[in-house]
Amino acid sequence: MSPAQPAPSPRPSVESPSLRATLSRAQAESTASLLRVVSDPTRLQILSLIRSSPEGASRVADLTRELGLRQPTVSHHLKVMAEAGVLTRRPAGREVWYGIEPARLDAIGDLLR
Amino acid sequence: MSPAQPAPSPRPSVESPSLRATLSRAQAESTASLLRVVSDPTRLQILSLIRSSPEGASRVADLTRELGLRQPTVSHHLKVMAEAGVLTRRPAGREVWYGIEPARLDAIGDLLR
DNA sequence: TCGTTACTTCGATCGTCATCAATATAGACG
DNA sequence: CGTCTATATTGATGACGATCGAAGTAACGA
Repeated sequence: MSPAQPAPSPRPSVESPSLRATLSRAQAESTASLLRVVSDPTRLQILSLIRSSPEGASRVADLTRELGLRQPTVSHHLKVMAEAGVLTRRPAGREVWYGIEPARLDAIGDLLR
Repeated sequence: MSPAQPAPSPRPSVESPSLRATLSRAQAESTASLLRVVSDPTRLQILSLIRSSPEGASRVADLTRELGLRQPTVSHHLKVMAEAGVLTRRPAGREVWYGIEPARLDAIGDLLR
């Protein structure tokens, strides 16, 4: 078990400027790219499926079956979200378990405040 | 004054399913399309500019000048955000003032919880 | 070592969308 | 009515990205 992850890798840095400050173009672009990571129906379904899974994490094959998409497609989405810090990645033998990083998800939602 | 708008038109309906519930494909798509509305750097800048404006609203020409983009481009973004309920639209003579609908913006951020 | 299973990477395709120029609408003012 | 100004609409283009099939990598078991 050991639910403590070994650190979610070098994070892409949130900054979390929010809309209150005057947004520079660079800030606006970085905020937009972070929002775009979760602005896809398949990715939202992945997050929802992982969240509702009993283990709090899912394997690639699980998600592939539940989504009805090809496995490379699912791996692609998982990679993008893991790189954005939204998902954690934990290899176990041949399998890889993906879990949610709730703080990161909340931070993205807070970008609109 | 009378800051009460005459109702922001037939709203696209939020639903706000959040990630806690198991997301159907249709729910995931509607949530994603709402998130996509604000997942653009120019739109985030528009929101930030309006928010930081003294009147709490901006005219198309104001935003066009501040963004350094063509007027039809700005009008396009304003239309999309207004249709999504994120902006209010108030014509005044030849001019049109666009303001923020904060509750709607918060609701979008809450979709990730 | 061989085959099988689980996942990742690569390359191509197709649709969506941000932006533009051109044009249309519409209010203000003479 | 004409003219100027402010905004909206239309149509075209270029870029990005979701998805797929094919091929690569890696772990487990016989």
